[in-house]
Amino acid sequence: MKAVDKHAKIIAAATKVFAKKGFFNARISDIAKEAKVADGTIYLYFNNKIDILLSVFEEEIGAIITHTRKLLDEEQDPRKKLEIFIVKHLTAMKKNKYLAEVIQIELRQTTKLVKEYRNSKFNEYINIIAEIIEQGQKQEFFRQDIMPNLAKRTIFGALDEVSRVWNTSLETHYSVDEASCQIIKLFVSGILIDVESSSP
Amino acid sequence: MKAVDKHAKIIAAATKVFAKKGFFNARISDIAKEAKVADGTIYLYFNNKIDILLSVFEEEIGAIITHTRKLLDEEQDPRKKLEIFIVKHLTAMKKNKYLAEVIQIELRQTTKLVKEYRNSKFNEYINIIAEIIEQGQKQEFFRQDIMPNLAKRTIFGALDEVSRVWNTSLETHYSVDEASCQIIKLFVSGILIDVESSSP
Amino acid sequence: MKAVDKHAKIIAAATKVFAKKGFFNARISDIAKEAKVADGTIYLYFNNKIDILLSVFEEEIGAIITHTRKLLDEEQDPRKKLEIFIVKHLTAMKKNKYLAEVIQIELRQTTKLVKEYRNSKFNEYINIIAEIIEQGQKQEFFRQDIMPNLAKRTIFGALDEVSRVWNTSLETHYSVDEASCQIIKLFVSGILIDVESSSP
Amino acid sequence: MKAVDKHAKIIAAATKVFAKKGFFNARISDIAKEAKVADGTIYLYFNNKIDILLSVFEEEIGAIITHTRKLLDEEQDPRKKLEIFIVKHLTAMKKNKYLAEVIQIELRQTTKLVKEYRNSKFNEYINIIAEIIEQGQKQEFFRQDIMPNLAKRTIFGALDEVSRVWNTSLETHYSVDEASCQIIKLFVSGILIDVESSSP
DNA sequence: CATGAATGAGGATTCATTCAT
DNA sequence: CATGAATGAATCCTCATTCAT
Repeated sequence: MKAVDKHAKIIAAATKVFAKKGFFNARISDIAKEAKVADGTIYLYFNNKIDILLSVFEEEIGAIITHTRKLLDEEQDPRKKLEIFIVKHLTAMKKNKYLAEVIQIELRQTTKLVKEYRNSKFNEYINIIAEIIEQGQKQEFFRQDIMPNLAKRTIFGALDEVSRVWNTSLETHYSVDEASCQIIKLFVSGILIDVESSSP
Repeated sequence: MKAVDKHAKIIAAATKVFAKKGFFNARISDIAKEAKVADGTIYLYFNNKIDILLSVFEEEIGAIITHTRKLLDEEQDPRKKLEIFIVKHLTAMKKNKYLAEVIQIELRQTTKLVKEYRNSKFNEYINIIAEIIEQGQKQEFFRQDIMPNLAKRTIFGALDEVSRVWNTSLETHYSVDEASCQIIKLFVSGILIDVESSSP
Repeated sequence: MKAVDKHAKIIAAATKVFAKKGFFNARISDIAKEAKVADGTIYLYFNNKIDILLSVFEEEIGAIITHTRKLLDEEQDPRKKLEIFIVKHLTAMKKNKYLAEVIQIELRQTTKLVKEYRNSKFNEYINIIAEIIEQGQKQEFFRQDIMPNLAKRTIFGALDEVSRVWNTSLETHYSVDEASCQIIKLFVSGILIDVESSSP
Repeated sequence: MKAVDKHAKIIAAATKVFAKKGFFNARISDIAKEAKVADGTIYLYFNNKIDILLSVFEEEIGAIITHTRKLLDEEQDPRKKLEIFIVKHLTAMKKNKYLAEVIQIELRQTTKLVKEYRNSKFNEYINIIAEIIEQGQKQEFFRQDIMPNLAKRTIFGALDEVSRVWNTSLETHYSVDEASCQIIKLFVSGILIDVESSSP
């Protein structure tokens, strides 16, 4: 087996274990067992436990960013782009629930664990939303009085919380379509400059 | 000192310590020191570490619920009520950043720590949003095609993420007014049945 | 049991265990078992493993220094003082073989473990030899051409190596008297200004 | 490269690494890196880590023994022989500080690591001192009341401690000449039968 | 009720050694 | 012979929890 494969195997195992147990309750031996390697092997590929978490985060988010950008490049209309982002995010989270957990739960712990870490990938990801909004404002599809940096948080937070529920099984489970549709309705109709309503 | 006072002191200390260090990195002795009691004393008021966390959560959220309900009772218009909820939440989170952290971070850990715990208070809290929406739908201010249970997540998630940023100091700090105004715009204009736009 | 007692018990246990196994092969649990305390208890009194070693060293050497100084104060003649030092050192090492091992073996490891550590107690101890020599030179009992700082090393090294053998059981075991007598002969007759031999 | 060369390279590397870090803190990979071979290669030439240490010791001491004996064979007078031994030892230790460390530090650990090991080379080495003394006693240059086996320890211990300081850089650095001269004075004048003083 | 010294289970990490290539 | 990736046993240290005072 190549080094790349083992690295990937550990990442996958860690994603699963962190999601199931949370970072602190996850033992290195859990990850090792899940990845079918020895405990020590993990330290050939990662510096320490937190390094695994950050790697999981960076790599998985990185893959989503790449894929999302490709989808967005095929579309010009910012209104459609926003829809695509929302659908893509929810789809990705529904598909990889382990990842969803890691992003949601561990994202909030990271700050406490490594002060210097800046979540560059995460910022890159949510800035996609800001870019879409800015483009929409330039093309006068979106209201000028919306602040892109606040709106990106609002939208990401909404998506994040909705997909969180998918993992807790405490409530009615909505399909990706349902959820996307609802969230798009809430946001797009709001963010969109309503031409008709402004006319007399 | 009365038992009630000591209980309150420990809750306050725990809120502060959990917020600063996170649940797992917080030591019982940290909380004891902050509360100016002995380590062992804490176990006279709480069963174990997780019990402190849950108590913090329940009591602090409980206080917010009480206060929020009082504010909402003074208002009839569901559109105004939604605004009140949003402003109240952001104000509370800005005022007590420790609490904000605890709600945001620990909320997501809880599931992993105690399987049987159902976050009753948290559910009670976000169900306030659902109630407002349902009322608004009955009174035909809000669209009928919005699902209250999905919308409550969307709105809470948005508020939560926006207030999370206040504690990370990584970005421009918006005032409560700015943030409330923006979020209300995004949601209310979207959720509101736009009478004008539906007219010919 | 008072804290002082437990501290002392751990020091005694550590001395024994370090002597038997050496610092690196000694496990904290060995020391804990020997001291009849829990592993964790050790960390209430010492910061870490190396701290135990340094404490053992400082405290045991400290006691010897105190006792040696008391003995020396009762004597004026530097020739006698040197004898007293030699006898005292060998007696102490024969009595507490564990300590002898720790001084001899660990003294040499310490430098590698803690760069900043300066063995202040050890230096204080061997400087007693230098002081005796200087006094003897002032009173013209000892040769002026002897360098006290080199001689102190020579004498300590000799004593140290001789007492080392007592713990290895590889060779004929000399009594303290025999060894003292021999070493004194070698050194004192050499260091002493031989009045007769300089006379014609 | 021949096997002999690789063996020698590893010995040289191990000497350096053990001296710098001490036996326990030295990693096999450190030695491998220093010797520019793979970790596994070391196990083609040595059984295990302690075997390397013992080999280093035996081989380096062996070389010194050979050289020392050659020097001594060229001299008949035991008084001169003792001087030669002292100068030779200090010169060797000053030249190869790595070796000095290994002899001094590891000599004392060995007993704890391998019970059955008897340090044959080391004993051979210090027995040279005993032989010189015995010869000196036969030829009536040295006092009869000196016990050669105790004196050999005394002299070796003194030399060892003096050369130890050269590696710690904590004190004034004496030259080999200075140190030899001082130690010879201390011992030889003491061990020598003082003809004049015994005459009436 | 309050204390805080003592406990000891638990886990991240290291590194000597092996063995498939 | 040589390699170095992989192994997994071993251990220091932390900290939630207890209980004698």
